[in-house]
Amino acid sequence: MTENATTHGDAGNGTEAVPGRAGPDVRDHVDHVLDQWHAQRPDLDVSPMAVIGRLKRLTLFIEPEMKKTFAAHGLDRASFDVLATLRRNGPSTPLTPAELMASAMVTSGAVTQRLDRLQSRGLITRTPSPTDGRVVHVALTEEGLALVETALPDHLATETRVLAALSPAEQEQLSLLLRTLLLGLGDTF
Amino acid sequence: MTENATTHGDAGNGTEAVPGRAGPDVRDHVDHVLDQWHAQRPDLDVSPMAVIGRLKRLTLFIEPEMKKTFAAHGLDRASFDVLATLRRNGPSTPLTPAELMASAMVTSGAVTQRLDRLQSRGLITRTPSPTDGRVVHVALTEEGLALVETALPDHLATETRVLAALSPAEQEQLSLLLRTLLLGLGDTF
DNA sequence: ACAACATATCTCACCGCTAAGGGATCGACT
DNA sequence: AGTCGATCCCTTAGCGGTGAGATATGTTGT
Repeated sequence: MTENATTHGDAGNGTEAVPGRAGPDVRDHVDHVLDQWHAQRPDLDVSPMAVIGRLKRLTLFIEPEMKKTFAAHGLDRASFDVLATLRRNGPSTPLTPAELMASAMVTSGAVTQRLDRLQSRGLITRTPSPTDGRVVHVALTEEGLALVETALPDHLATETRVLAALSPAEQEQLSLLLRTLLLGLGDTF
Repeated sequence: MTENATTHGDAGNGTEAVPGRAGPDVRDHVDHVLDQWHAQRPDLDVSPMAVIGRLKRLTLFIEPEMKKTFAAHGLDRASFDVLATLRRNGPSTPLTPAELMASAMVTSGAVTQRLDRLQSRGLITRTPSPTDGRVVHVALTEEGLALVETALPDHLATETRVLAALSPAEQEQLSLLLRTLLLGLGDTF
């Protein structure tokens, strides 16, 4: 059941069907890690590591790619995240720090810092709520809107490139599996 | 091809077959984000976000769970990572900082810090290589070995729990999809 | 009216990582 | 031998995050 990559039955399929896809004999870092565990602790079922190890490692590969794209527009991951959240919510509809905090899953302190940076660059405005003295309305400025509109296609191109090893159908499959995990962990909207 | 979660055809299947699995009408955070993009920018193909957004978000859910498990053993992610790498490599076979750096995909400065912390707690030893004056051999102490052996089952239990929403076959499927992405990004061993 | 609690934002100390660079050592080539 | 580039490990400054808590405002119940 938890058969791993070392015991692939070679189905004799040509691996040239998808250009750029490695053959079944090529092994990734996690394959090696699993082998080490099997050798050292054959009593343990380390199959969860096949998934979680690759999740972690994949984000380590992806993040620098994103970072490069953002840097080309004078941004970083955190700043783009705020700008994009405001943009997709409706470029003229303000959000509160609390909403941004929930959306990005970071602490309130992190949101404050992000907004400080963006505000000092003139990319967002912070306006006190007229109806609730505790609340602040965060909105995109003209410059902020223009910047996120410019960066967005580049960002999507980077994401597309990172996923290029999977067919559209496989990407959909992957997306659904991840969705099931998220729902299982309580990530309902 | 890039049909998204808003246009599910309800196949009328009972969702009670897998307990704990949410029905198809339940939507996660990324479903909502994709809806917002469709409404704001129907011209853009945001399907890569379905995958990458969920990858990012999943790690945000998983990491605190891991953190709790490690904290219960007086550890953190980074320290456990080093101890586990040494353990699975063979508990008496030393590794160099350069090897730990490649395995963890962090910079040399991060490795130095990690080793400083572990060494000051007596969990590892740093020994100058007898054959190469530049190299240091990092090895587990008795205490380090004992600690990682104790923490490992707990860590695996946490990983298993996080993945519980997927059947073993689905976990295998997910693992292979992630592996294909990693190989596409050059993560060969 | 007032107390008690809840909520929203911000502040501050600390943590782990990156990026850039420094010093030491090794290997290859003249 | 001597030099030059590569490699290894460490140092430092800065960045973005967390966690705890301060402050101000809103809400509820008596």
